[in-house]
Amino acid sequence: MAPRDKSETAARAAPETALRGPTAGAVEPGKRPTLKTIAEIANLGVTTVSRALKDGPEIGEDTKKRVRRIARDIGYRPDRAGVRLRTGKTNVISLVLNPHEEVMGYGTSMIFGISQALRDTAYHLVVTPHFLEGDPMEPIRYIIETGSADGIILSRTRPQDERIRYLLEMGFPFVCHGRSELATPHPFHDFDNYAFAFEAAKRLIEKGRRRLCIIAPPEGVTYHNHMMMGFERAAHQFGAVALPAPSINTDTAPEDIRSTLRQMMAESDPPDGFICSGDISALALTAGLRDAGMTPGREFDLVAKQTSSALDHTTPAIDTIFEDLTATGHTLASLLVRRINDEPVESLQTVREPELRFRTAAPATSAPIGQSQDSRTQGSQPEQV
Amino acid sequence: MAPRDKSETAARAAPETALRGPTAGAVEPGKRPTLKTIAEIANLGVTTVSRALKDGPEIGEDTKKRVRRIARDIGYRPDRAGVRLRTGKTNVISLVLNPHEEVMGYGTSMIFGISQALRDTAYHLVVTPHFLEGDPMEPIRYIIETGSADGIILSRTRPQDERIRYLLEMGFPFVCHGRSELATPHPFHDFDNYAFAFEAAKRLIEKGRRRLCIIAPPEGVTYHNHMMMGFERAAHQFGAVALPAPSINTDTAPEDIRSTLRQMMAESDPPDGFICSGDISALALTAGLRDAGMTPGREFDLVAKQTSSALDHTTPAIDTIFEDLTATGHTLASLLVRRINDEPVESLQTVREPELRFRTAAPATSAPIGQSQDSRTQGSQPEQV
DNA sequence: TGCCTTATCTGTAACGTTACAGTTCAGAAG
DNA sequence: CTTCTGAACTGTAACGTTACAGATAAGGCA
Repeated sequence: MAPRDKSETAARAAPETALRGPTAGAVEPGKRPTLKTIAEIANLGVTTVSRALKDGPEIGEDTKKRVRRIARDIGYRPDRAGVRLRTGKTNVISLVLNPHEEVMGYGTSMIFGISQALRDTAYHLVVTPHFLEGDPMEPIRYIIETGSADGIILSRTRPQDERIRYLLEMGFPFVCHGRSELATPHPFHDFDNYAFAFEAAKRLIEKGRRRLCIIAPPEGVTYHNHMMMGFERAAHQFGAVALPAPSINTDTAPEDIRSTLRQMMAESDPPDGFICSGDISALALTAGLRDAGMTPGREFDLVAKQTSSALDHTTPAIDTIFEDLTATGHTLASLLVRRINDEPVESLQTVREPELRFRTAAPATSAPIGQSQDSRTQGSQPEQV
Repeated sequence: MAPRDKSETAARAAPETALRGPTAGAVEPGKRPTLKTIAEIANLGVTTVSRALKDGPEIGEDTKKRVRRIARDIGYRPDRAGVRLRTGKTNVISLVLNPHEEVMGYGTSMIFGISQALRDTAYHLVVTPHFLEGDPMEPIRYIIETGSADGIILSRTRPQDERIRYLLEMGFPFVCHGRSELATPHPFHDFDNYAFAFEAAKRLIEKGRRRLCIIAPPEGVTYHNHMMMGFERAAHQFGAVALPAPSINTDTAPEDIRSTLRQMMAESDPPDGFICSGDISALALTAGLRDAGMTPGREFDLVAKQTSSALDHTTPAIDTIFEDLTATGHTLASLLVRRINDEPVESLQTVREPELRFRTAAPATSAPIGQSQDSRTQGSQPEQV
């Protein structure tokens, strides 16, 4: 080992002239500064520098200050590959996107929320889509097997979700947008789709509609069940008819939703109130009814779930209930980071309440309906989770 | 060096029982297989295995086959951190998203296209948004300074784009969605916004509209200029009035677009034909005109740029021109990968043609308009690039 | 004086990969 | 028989980081 000069003046190597730009003080001009660069400037061992920047207890206060100062001056940034190789920590969050989510801003809104939450952490966001024809397990297995992330954000959660089961078994951190019905608790953030459907149905009934129909997410995802429960509960409680949903859901191609609804209205006793859980679906639905000569607010009413601004400017205005996907993304990312930091799962399960945006005229018939005063309480608790 | 058994039977260590699952043949049970794992099984040096998997010329054909077989059997996946540390290659593409792109499916559609193109490459997609209040250069500098990607996808390109200048100076691979006016050629993929505006204006004029107004992207981005040129060229060529655009653009909040248009229609000599380059903006525009008592197809006509399915189901149907953002994402990613592989820049500059989706009734007045036969040719060449 | 403790700092090894500079050996050339 | 050549393989070192097991010096204590 070559002995190093330990005198006080050695610290002079760190330039006092501030504001020369982040890379100005680097020892080798073209190269990125590393711990070694700092060590040489500070006349310290690489290990000491590493520990100092980590605020380790075995390093003197003065040394820490000096090292931090130099690191800042020369614009040191830890090399992710080095850290990852040594520690296994990737500092990556993986968002697994389903192909259905291509529609509208789902992904983008979520991504901005996630990015905001990760903004001043070391995490990068990697988007890992899986494709229609592929196995939903494939991206999950890939991430686990290659160790390419520290945590996963899932959506389109199912009651018995194979992905969740696998990740739980592996002890791998993840968070779901949506709930499962698995026995083992796990982190999630969910929109209260029970309350959404309940409030939507209630609104329609208050406006005098009695034959209600819902376009829900496809069977299989958990929130389909929640939404149907809220829908049927309100219909039952307030004395309306919950009509069997036709063979369409929010994944159905908009053209098919439109034509199906046109046909439906030609049959006897068609619905007069609709609930729709997707922006584009709601536009297609309205178009189908217009094809059949019907206008919202006249022959029928509609309450739609809104996640973008596409429904803000229909004429006539329609009632919507807003799900804030940007906030959802933010929450999901925060929960996941907390899960990675080993916070107890029980504190990582949250539900987002719907924001009512009722924009149509007040109900013409303000006839009192059933015992609605306890609806919010029940709406928020579709089940024990 | 410990001598190793070089006999033929050593290869037997690779299990003949296929289909035992990817990780079944690993030597150490819980650990990820590495080159060392393969080397031990194959009785070879780690270097040899590395070269064999890279199809290096100094390795025998039989050895290569054997190594590949073992790698497949035990489910070997190169460790990205190791490769990255040693070679500097990150195998990461970074998509820099602007906050304006939160609106609608811009990001999501692009992301799916990009993912498709990267699907069977080693590249991962990292999304790096920058936030409204921040410097647009910040995410770029971060990526360069930390070496966290092999290439960057930019959007909202400006004529004198500082980001491009910087990346060119650094020699860092990137591709733009949109063109710049910088002297140094660089890879891009752009939608032909000149042709879009030209065709849209032509359509409106063919339908008898003479007072045209456009809601374009904000000044500053290059495609604002392209679009305005196409718009004004068509108006001039076919004898219509290109009205000064009010102080709104596609970034304006939809509510403001709506109220501005309502007011505008109350003034004397209002426009009777509109071009709108955003989905949501078009909905807000239509709403504003409806507020003023006007119906599309009657008091005015509209041609909108469509990038989602939100405009598919308006009633009455409106004319749109489609920009396929998923295909755009695919193209951008392909171009970027080719740029990273050092293909000449000249072959990495492409323009996507608009897809006309005119859905309204044929023009009532089929009066012949100016010399329209050369419009396509001119439309595709807004400038020398 | 010697020994122990504490505070502070240190080098070595390892993570998985690949560039590079060998090494080995069979067979051809002299 | 020796020497050379080339094919096929090998070990070593390095990328930047951190866990771990020292090392050093100052001071306390007997």
